[in-house]
Amino acid sequence: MRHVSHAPDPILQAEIGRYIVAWYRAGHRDLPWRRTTDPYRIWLSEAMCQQTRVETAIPYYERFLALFPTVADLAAADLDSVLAAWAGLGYYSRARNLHAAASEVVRRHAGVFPDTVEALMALPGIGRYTAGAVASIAFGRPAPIVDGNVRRVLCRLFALEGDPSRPPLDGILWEVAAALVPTDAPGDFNQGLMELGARTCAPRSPACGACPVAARCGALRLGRVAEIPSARARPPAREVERVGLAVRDASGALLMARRAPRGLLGGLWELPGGDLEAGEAPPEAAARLAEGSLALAGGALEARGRVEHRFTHLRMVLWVLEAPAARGVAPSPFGGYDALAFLGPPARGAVALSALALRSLHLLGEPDGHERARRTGPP
DNA sequence: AATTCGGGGAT
DNA sequence: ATCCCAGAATT
Repeated sequence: MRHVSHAPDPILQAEIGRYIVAWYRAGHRDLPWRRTTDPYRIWLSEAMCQQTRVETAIPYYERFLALFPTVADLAAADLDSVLAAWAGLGYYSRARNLHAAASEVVRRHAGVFPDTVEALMALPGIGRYTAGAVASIAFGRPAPIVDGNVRRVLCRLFALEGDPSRPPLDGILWEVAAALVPTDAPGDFNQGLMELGARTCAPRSPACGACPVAARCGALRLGRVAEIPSARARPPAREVERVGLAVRDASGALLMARRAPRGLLGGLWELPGGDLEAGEAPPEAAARLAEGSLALAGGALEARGRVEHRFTHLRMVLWVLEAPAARGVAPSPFGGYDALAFLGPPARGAVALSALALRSLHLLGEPDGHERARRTGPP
């Protein structure tokens, strides 16, 4: 039920804009990308922050810029090194698209970043949100943005009911955001909306007493702050079961496989393996892959344990089995892989390993393996 | 319009 | 355990 008028009157719009900008300028988090207007850096920060907490992204941002200081450096890098710098952040299509977009900026835009929403959205990985963020923050254009924070703030401010991440409310929010963004300070306004959502208008127990627009907040007036916005509907996580094979060369280096550069964990390296087929037990699947895909000579595989990993949309169980010897390993990739190589810990440090792969390495006692998440950011 | 993409921190 | 995070691409 959306009986509230969606377009606030112009006077109220201007008032809200001024309050948000003034509140933002009076004090905000000192984030590294707020010390620059370099569109490359703004773009990188926006890509890293997609579906990712700001605090998580910061160390990756610093390390990534140290490795690839300019868009030309990024375009010239190979995808393995870009993904290695991204490893642990998740949603790896962001890194693949970032790399592809850098090439386009260099090749098609002569290394100069496009400065309009339309041109920005033509680059891979840049959607409506990121285009608006770069256009407003780096170039001062009055483009609206709607992210998770803005959705929550605007839904509460105008008491909009429904699922804000889906039509029709999704479109309404873009209209409201476009009506609100001021022409004189679009970057500070947009960042102020996000800052407000992150620090004050929090999902649970918001600090309405510290909110600059609390006096205008429809949800607060109606006593429905806790109910607005409604939770996003999520399908139940599906179950996936895989086996991974530990195969060593004479030096003890593990055979690693690189997943094809699309889909789940695309471009990342892991223990070679595959999904269980219907009705198949882990040892059977491991034997099938060892003898068929890897052409390993006989010898029983030894179970080394299992690693369980939860993604947002799936729950994966990985059974790890070790081959006693590495005789007759096929050099050619199989299944969904596009490369195979024996990599010891030093070589693995130069490529991208998923959190799941790191946990499987930990299971094998490898020094670069991890039981849980790193707390200190990338290596 | 609905799914598919990671991973972790807060509650 | 559940929610959600400075979303975008694909189907």
